[in-house]
Amino acid sequence: MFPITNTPKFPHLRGQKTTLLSFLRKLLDSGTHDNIICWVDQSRLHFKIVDSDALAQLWGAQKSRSVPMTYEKMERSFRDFRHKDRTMEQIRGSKYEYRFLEPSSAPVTPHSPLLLAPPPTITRQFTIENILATDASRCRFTSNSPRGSSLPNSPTSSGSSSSGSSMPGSPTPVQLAQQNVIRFRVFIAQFPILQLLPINEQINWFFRIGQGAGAQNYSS
DNA sequence: GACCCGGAAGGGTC
DNA sequence: GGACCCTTCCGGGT
Repeated sequence: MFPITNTPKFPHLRGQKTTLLSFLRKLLDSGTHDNIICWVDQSRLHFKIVDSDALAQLWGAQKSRSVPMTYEKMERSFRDFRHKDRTMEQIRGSKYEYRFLEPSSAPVTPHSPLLLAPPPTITRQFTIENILATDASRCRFTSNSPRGSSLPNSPTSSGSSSSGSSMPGSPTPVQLAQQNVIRFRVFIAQFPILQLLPINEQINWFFRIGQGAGAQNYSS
């Protein structure tokens, strides 16, 4: 899904396979999974894992593992990143908050190997990024309870959950967006092959095929 | 006992 | 075959 574009440390991996670090960076930079992982302070490369289980599931899906990935196993890699590779550090006192330690990444520049993903979108097209963008602000202000994710983890619970502010009657645009995100995740889980496509293509297929699942295209 | 940590071995990919 | 990046298991410490 997210091929490495460049990395001086592992040049042989360039454009070939996704490492866990680049996977995390792509998730963060794309902003498409702010309900799972999000920036706390992007300028300091400080990020927060909102839904550890969902993140592990995403990573497992990324690697197409038959055995389900767990956060515990993924965290084992994090420990190596922190202590052996020194590519990230844990924020003291916060189990789910980390910071990337890239020597050349103090300022976020396009030259940084893992920062080649496009910056947050400026043009507001109808993409899963923009759907989630309406939900992104919550991430910045969540408490220290990562499990308090605003979205249900289980795809089977789609559609029945609200954003926390109980709103009787018709769903708000934010709630619709959340429902679409859930449906998108379920859809992608059903068609893992689509994960090989760029995110915009995944979304195209989602609204092309996923209409039957109740996806609601409400641009603007 | 739960949680965190790190060592070690092994698998997959190039 | 070797290097790299995990993945998995397990034992030790708190």
